Amino acid sequence: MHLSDPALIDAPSVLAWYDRHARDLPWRVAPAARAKGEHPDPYRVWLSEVMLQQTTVATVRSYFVRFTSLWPTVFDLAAAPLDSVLKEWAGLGYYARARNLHACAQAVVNEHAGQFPQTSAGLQTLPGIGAYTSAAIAAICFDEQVAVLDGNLDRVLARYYALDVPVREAKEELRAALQASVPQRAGDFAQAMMDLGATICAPRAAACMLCPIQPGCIATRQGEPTLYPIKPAKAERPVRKGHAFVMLDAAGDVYLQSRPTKGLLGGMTEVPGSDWAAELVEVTYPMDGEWQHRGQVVHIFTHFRLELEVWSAAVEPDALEGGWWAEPAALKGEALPTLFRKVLAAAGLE
DNA sequence: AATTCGGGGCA
DNA sequence: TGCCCAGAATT
Repeated sequence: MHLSDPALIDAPSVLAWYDRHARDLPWRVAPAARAKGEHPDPYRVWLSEVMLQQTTVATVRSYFVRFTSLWPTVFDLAAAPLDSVLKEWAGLGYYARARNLHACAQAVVNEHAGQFPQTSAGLQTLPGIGAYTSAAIAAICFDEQVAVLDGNLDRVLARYYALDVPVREAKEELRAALQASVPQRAGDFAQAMMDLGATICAPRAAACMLCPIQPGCIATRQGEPTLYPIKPAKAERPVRKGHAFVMLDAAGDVYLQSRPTKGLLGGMTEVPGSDWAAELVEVTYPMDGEWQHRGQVVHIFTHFRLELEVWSAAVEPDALEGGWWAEPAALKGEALPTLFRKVLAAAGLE
């Protein structure tokens, strides 16, 4: 046990702060409107929560507007081809989310008559909806009195309780402590606590003088809240190296292909390339041609650093199979992750 | 319980 | 540069 008799969070103070300082977000119903009985659209809340998994509000905003413009309801999204969803998701990262998003939309339409389940337990049975997202949707849309614990809350609670171990080792204790504090206005409370973490109890700086729960915060009382949360030792990031091949036909079109549906950048579009390994393999061109070295692209993934040598050549297209030729002007609409947009840029395209 | 999944913003 | 972000699925 790392928390002995954890003090409750003063929910009324948190809600009073939220009533005055709630951020204006495209998927949010403001607390005043919520008090008048206006309910958030579960489809929009779900879509926003999936996009926000490990992704900042600033990045999500434009994607959210685009998605809801193209697909205003869960029926529209479920009816859309997966390809078009992947194309619109391109650049947002964690592409398994896009596949699960589409699968979830179809499950809601086909197995739940287009209505999202109204409990966290029911929501969590759907693809791409885990402990956090199920609780968030249930609280925000249906005011289920459930603890909504995200990365912001990890930090806020670690400071509030001066947690002396990494959060991972006390996750369920923090959840129980938060659960005990959840008020009737569960949705507003959840969003308030996340806003508080994002704007006041920030990672590098804590504006404790503005914080509605400062009176109960142990880390503040100790004097240095940013000492928490305690960080686990970090593993170093390995390097992988490889080659990428940009092939152009006589018309100047580019050869593209699809990646396998599972694993890194699953189902997304790429240009052909070598395997990626710790040591750079000798280059083996996929076709005959006047190959030119166009430089190196460096791309940082969560768990490794990738260095790709970019080659380009004009080729005879006949012998290629499995992919397709794309006009340079049409590259913007392809399901190209950022890595391969960098590769194409290095070859003089995009 | 630990690892595998992207990418951008910020100090 | 390193850290963090409204985490989930897989192993």
